[in-house]
Amino acid sequence: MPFKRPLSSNLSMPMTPLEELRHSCSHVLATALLRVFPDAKLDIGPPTDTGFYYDVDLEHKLTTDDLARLEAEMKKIADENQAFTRKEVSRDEAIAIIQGIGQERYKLGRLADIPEGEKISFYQNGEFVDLCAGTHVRYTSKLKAFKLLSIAGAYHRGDEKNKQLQRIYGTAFPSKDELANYLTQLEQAKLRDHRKLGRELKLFHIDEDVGQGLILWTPNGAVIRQELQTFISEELRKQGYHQVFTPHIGKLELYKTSGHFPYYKESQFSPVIENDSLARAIGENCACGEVFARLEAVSGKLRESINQRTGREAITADRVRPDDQLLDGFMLKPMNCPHHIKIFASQPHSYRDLPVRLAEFGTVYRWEQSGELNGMTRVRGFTQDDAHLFCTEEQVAQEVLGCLSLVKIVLTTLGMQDYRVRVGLRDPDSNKYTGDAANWDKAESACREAAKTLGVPFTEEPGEAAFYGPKIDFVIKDVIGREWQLGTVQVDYNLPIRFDLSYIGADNAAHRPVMIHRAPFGSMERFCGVLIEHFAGDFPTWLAPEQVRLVPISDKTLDYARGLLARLKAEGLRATLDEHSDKLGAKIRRAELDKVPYTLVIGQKEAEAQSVSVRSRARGDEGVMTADAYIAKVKAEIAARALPDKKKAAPASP
RNA sequence: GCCAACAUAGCUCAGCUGGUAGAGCAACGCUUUCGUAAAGCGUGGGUCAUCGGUUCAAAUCCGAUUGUUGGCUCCA
Repeated sequence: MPFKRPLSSNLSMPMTPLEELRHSCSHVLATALLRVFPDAKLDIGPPTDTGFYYDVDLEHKLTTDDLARLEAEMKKIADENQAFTRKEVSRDEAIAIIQGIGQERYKLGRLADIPEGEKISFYQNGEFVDLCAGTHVRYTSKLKAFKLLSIAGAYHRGDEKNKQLQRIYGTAFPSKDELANYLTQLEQAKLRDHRKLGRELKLFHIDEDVGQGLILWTPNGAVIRQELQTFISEELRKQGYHQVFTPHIGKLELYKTSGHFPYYKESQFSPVIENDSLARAIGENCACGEVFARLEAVSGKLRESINQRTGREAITADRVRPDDQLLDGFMLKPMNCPHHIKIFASQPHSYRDLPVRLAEFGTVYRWEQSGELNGMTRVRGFTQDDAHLFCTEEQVAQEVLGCLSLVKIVLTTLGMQDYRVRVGLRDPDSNKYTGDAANWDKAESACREAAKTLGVPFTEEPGEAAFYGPKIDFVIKDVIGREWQLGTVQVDYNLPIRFDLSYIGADNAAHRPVMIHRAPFGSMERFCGVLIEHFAGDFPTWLAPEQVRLVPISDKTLDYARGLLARLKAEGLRATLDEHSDKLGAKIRRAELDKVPYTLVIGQKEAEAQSVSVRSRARGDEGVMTADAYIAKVKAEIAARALPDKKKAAPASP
């Protein structure tokens, strides 16, 4: 859950009334916790965007039954109508109070976080005292509508090296109605979860035997992906991109040159070692550790050239091995850039050629932690709608702008208006970045300027940059409020140096191009996952796996329906015919549950008049029209990539 | 990877404290030929995630493994 406030008790901003309410709930939760479990050691309990939590260190493993107990105790505390009182104390007094209540384990550390000179305050309600800057409601009776939701593990201070505490999540609202509203909203949201819809609408499948986080696109999902790819390919042609294809693997040396191996090996699949090389290593009795060391080793020549070009100790001496000790292998590509770079470098370029824009729906593989995998939105193999632009320094700002406008076209066409833009800048305190500071400054300001032109609010986020350059990310929320990064535009001054890229300028001298990485969808998998939730499975006709369902009223009109089906298919429409011997109502119901945009009802009247009775999923019964008129209408709708009309009132629950 | 919960038919789920598996929907067959969200009857389908243990007996208890879910950490 996103939590934007600083976690220290030093809150620079005053709390909103809702945050105050929720934070007060945290304290009441802590009060209840200590009543039920007197040995609980408390950490912190802030409000969040959607509620509140309290982190607690407790021998007893909390269960959902405990949640009910705690909630009942919280209700009692609210009924006791305890007053929240504030007391400011000196640091020594604070230590004494914390020791007095036996909460030294975490609270002393939290106290130490408060800078010298800041006020130190405690809040008390009933018997419970907590180090806290506030603020709070005046009385616990103000807390009328709260609910404990879940228990989760959370590392103390968010550091996986620390002890994992138990976090109790809850939410609270000013009124019972608002709380009930929120809870039904949560239920509603679950109905459009892409994992649920993906199964129901047969869009994708993840199979245990194939592997975690590996998406199998079933026929219906494949249609959506294919339509999206066609759509974006059209836009790319308009904007002067060239389509390329590259393989799924590349030699380790390639990634040693780019710097992605071994520095990011934690998030990569292990290298694939050739049979011969492996046999040789085994023949030399290499232990496992030695095999890995040889895989990671580089030649003196590579080290020298990279270090010279980057002007720093990019590859340290200890990684160098004599050539006969280098073990070669292949990597499943974790990104497409090196392959595209090699295409660019395969021929000389004049400044007149630039920008060179190479695009590919490129599949990449990343070793994500198992706990992070999530349906289509976090996977281990995915296809980026990737492109790399090679341009001059002067063209950077213009090209970044072009990339942003592409992202905007995509999101507008799909009706996705609710997104935020994040400009990722480097963390000034970190040294993980490559490339020199002057170039970084230039790239960062180009991104900032481009983002300003979008007309959408954006935030600058230090530390969010890629290791090779600053970036602009488009972030969209899923149905349960989790944020996912989709489109991205990243400036890169680093890889052109590492790969020694050049072009010939007007001055007849070699110059270094700048690279821009960009992917408007981000990945087809994540984008489709978010898209399923965005449309709740009700795809616009151009994307719908099945666009038209023919529903004959009885077998008597089957022949006409079959002829019509053949015609619709010949017109390029994705149509099917329901040949079940059910009543009309049942066939309509089935088409609605399958979320087919158009159902054509065909009875005697229609067969005689060569017409169809059109039922739109979005707009209901649209009456009878000739088959010709219908075909023209739906083809126009598809060609325009029209969005579905406003939903009619929800039907009786299925 | 960590904490916790969960895993029974294609799907949604029942099966209490151990006595060898059940419903609805879906599928298939027959009857019905129907005008805008569910016609009737019948049939088939499960090594209860996997492996091991306890027991006369395990879907049920215990352990491991795999996977899923919610968080945490991570995301070039």
